[in-house]
Amino acid sequence: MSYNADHKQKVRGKIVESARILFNRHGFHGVTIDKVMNFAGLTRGGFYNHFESKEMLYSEAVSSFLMGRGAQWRENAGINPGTPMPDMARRMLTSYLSAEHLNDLDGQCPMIALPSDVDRAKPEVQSAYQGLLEAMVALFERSLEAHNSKTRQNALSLAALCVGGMILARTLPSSELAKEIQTAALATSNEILSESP
Amino acid sequence: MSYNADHKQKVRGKIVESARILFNRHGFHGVTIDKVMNFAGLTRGGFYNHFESKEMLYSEAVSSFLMGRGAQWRENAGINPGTPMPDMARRMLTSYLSAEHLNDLDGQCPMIALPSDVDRAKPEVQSAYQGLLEAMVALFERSLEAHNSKTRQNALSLAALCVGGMILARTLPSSELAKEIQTAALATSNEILSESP
DNA sequence: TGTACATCAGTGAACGCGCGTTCACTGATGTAC
DNA sequence: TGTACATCAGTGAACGCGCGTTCACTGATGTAC
Repeated sequence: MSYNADHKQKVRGKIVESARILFNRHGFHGVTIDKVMNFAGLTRGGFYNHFESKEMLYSEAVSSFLMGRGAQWRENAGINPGTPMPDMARRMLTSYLSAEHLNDLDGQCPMIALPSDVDRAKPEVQSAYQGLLEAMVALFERSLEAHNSKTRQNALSLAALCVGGMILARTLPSSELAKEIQTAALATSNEILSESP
Repeated sequence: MSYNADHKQKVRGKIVESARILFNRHGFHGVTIDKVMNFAGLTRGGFYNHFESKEMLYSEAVSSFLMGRGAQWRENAGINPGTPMPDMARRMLTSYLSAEHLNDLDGQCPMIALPSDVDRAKPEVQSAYQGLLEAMVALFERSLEAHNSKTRQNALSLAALCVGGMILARTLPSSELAKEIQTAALATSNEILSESP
């Protein structure tokens, strides 16, 4: 047989990661197969050795975030298995609603970068998106559980505040207003977090 | 001269309204000039008598919401010049974060329907989008002003909760989870509203 | 009131480009012996 | 260890379709007289 076993896996991974970055920057329609392959150091024609279609690549790019770049992101935020439960939510909020996250287009959470693309995409893509949200809500729930009865509602609202605040901040042309929204959302979500004794 | 004075205005308005509806349904890239013109009862070729480009139409469609369909929406929500200031925010929240609004794709606020399209669009489009947000925040501020010192922060956070909650609800394939988010965001935003004495 | 005319909104065919996808081919890799 | 061979990842040209945009033409409208 030609090439050793994991060669194809590695190349495939490189394509997905290139796609994730470019989709984050330019959205689904702003990215071509050609650009993705070039970004990954390959040429157009080979794409269909790895993926069935552009849509399938998109779906993989979205769901790759959680275990790939997102894991690194969580590590930087101090969110890992050793983190005390009550600290997790606050660390998450602080990092998610930060200027760094807002400006890091390449590494940004796809929930911020891609909502209306996903809305009109195939079910696989939407499931990938929902997976990201569920992970975020679960993190909030686990972190809140100890000290709050309205856990579920608060977890969902925190997620909405995080994603909503950042989507708006990213989309607004006025960077002052963007900053203001991001800061306000952070302050309010911290209040929600401390709201119950 | 041919045709009376406001004929062109009327046709133009019809095109913008058709565009607004179709963009809401299918996003910027999912809509063609041909479809817009047919929806308005016209044919492709006439488009450039009225607009410079598809992008310009998009920008007009977004900003048309505030005075057009959005005005009707506010009227239904009981938000008008006669509404007592303190009631405005609550009425806004109740209508914005409602199942009706979630399911009304055609009449939905463009901030929900179009965020990532706008993110990559021309400045005109982004300004139109920002105009919608500013109107919403201003409404919250005016309504809160009487009884809260953290007015600005709360107004911005309420906007983020509204838009974020609805974007997520609209995008998620699970309608149970969608409903849950919409409800949680409504409950939390009402709490923010009543938080100060 | 009626007829000839000028205007320009609207028509629909055509253009041209970009991009997703396909395909015949190449050449690097690992295996057989 | 060295050579012939089979495989298949990767190449790049080509295909075909969709869509934004253009353009020569048509015909409905209102005006002049």
